[in-house]
Amino acid sequence: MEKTLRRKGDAVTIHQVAHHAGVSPMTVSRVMNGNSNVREATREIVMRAVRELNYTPNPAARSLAAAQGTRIALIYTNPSAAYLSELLVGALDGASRTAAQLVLDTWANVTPAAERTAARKLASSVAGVILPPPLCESKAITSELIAAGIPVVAVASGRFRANLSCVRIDDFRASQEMTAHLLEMGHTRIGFIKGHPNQTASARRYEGFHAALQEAGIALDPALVQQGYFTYRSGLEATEKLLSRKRPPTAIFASNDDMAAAAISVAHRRGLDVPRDLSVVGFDDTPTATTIWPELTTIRQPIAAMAESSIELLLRSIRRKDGETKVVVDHVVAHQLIKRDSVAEPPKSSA
Amino acid sequence: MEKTLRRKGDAVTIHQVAHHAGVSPMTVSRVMNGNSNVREATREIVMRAVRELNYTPNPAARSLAAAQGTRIALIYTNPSAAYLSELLVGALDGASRTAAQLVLDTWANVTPAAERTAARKLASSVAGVILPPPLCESKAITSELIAAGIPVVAVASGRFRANLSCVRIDDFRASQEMTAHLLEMGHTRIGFIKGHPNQTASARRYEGFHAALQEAGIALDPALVQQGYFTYRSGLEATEKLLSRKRPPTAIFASNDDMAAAAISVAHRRGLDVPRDLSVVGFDDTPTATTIWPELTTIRQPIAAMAESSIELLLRSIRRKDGETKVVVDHVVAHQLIKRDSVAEPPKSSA
DNA sequence: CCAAGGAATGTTAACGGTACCACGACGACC
DNA sequence: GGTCGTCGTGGTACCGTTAACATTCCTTGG
Repeated sequence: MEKTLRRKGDAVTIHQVAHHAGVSPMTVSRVMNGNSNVREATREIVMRAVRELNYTPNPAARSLAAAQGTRIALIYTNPSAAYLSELLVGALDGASRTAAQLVLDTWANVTPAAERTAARKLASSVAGVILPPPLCESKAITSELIAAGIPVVAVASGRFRANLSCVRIDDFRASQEMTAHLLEMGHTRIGFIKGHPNQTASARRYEGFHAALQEAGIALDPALVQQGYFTYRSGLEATEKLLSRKRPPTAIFASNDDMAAAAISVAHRRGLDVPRDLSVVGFDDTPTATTIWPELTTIRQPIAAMAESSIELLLRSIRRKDGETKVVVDHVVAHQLIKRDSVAEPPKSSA
Repeated sequence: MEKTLRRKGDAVTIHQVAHHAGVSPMTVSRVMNGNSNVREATREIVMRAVRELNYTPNPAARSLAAAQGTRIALIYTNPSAAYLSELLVGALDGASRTAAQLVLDTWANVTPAAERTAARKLASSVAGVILPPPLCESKAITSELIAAGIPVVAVASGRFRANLSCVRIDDFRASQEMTAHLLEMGHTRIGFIKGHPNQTASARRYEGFHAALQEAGIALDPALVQQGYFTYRSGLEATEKLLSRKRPPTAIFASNDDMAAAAISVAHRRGLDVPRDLSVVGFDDTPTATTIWPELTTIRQPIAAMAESSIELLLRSIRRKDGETKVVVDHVVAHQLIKRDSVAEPPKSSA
């Protein structure tokens, strides 16, 4: 019937919007890209037409015309599966909403020596990079990428560094709040399992713990602080050490959920009930937190949302090439203390 | 210097390949799409040019011209995080290699009544769908999608169904092999924790277990078979029941790794050493298998590779519209029995 | 009141492919 | 032997968007 030449059918094009608004396609394009030099009145007319027709730019045409691939790389090493899957879900959601192409790569077995080369190679094939820890801590990688002129976002890094955009939570304050929660419940001997030393977030979390104790006027007992590496295994060992003491802690604050899960496992093996005999808290609110029993009190870090934000940040940075103004942002998102079943008041006997 | 009008620079185009090969771009296009009617000699000339120039079709241009979006949906409900992350990694790898656009959606809270509608809506917005369990078991969803004419691949389903392409392992045989392994080690009282009843793979795994026992001339004790639901929690309960018996099993075969992890946890809580007092095996080889201690003996199911295969399968099906020959394939990939530290000979005393 | 210049908008020509049709060559069939 | 398909290939026009340039409009200062 129709002159259905090649079009599939439904999609609204920029021409239809332009016609509807009584302007040229070019103007619509400018409005859509928030570019420049469009009179406010015109912009509004166009926006209304866009809304009425429910127009979405065709990503294929856009990237073809702009000759500006929107490939965004997400590089990971070997985070816990739970962490990775949330990261991926978020990134993928963001990518499909913004019509960016997400490419994945693992640098699990890239030696530090090879990092610069890998980064250079990466820079030539993508338009932006998302770096979760611990990669975002590597000066070699980030400086190489930035030198190549492609935007980089560090997601869930512990601190903000100049030149490097960053989407993260306030690890320090989160940790402080968690510690305060344990103190409120009556705990005074709190064991702490640190995170991997090569990640800035680890230090922040420890500092928050320290600060909260100090605020409560409690001296930090160095023997109650154990080094961990964010792995289940390291949590096992750290907990063993903590619980082998003459006066073991009544609560354990692990720097992530995996290590907290390990702490619970060790407690059980020793015949301790959680939370009656020992309270345990974690950090991140990964799926493990609700998989195990009892469910973990932990800090919710909205990884998926953070990954999505990162994509948006990158795209904005990639698409804006007019102003040439490199904007480096430090986007701190809200965390949340989630109380579940792994915390109780300390046992009377140990008071 | 050059007439660098708009091109970014590096990318090899179809025209360059055509020129190099001495044919028209159209012919190159036909070769690239394996379409039809190209003489063998010509095809080879083109392929050589492609290889020499290291040509990769520009996905944007392709999908723009073809007006054939290659959006592929991956729908999931609430699998374990480990499972999901592997699935995503594989799918994303496949998608970026083939320049398909992957979109993600969760139907965790879609009621069975709403499934048909959701499927219909989905069908109108994507060109292909990957369904992991348990969604691929739903007749309502699959039939609706197939009726809409879009290709569907069930990944990791337990059995092959007509009309529905499928990438999976042989659950029956894998389970049989695992059981045989336990028997070889000397176990005769083996507890089995079944998977979720709404997934065909669960039944297959149970049947394999059953068959192996039968082959060894051992009667199946129904009391040693507990229902589970693939969750950690259900594993906890099932194991409690198994270990509370007067003559508890000397080995437990859980239908997935999460439940096996739960089994180990219960064993530890009861003061049992794994594997000295109790052997435990799982299924899937998700990251949990190597996270916990002791590391699990399990069946490796190459989820990532399977997801990647699924994408390729879908794309081939989408891009081939000439022959109109719907091909439904049942792609069975190899599994692998991975022996780690959670299995030993049964304790002497229980012989 | 007019020239100059920037701001707002329109026009043209790609971006890299593929759908569609045309066309020559070749074999088959009546 | 001529007509008619079929096969293999080339030519052309577009897919929907944006870069680059052209044009119009308005402002502003002398």
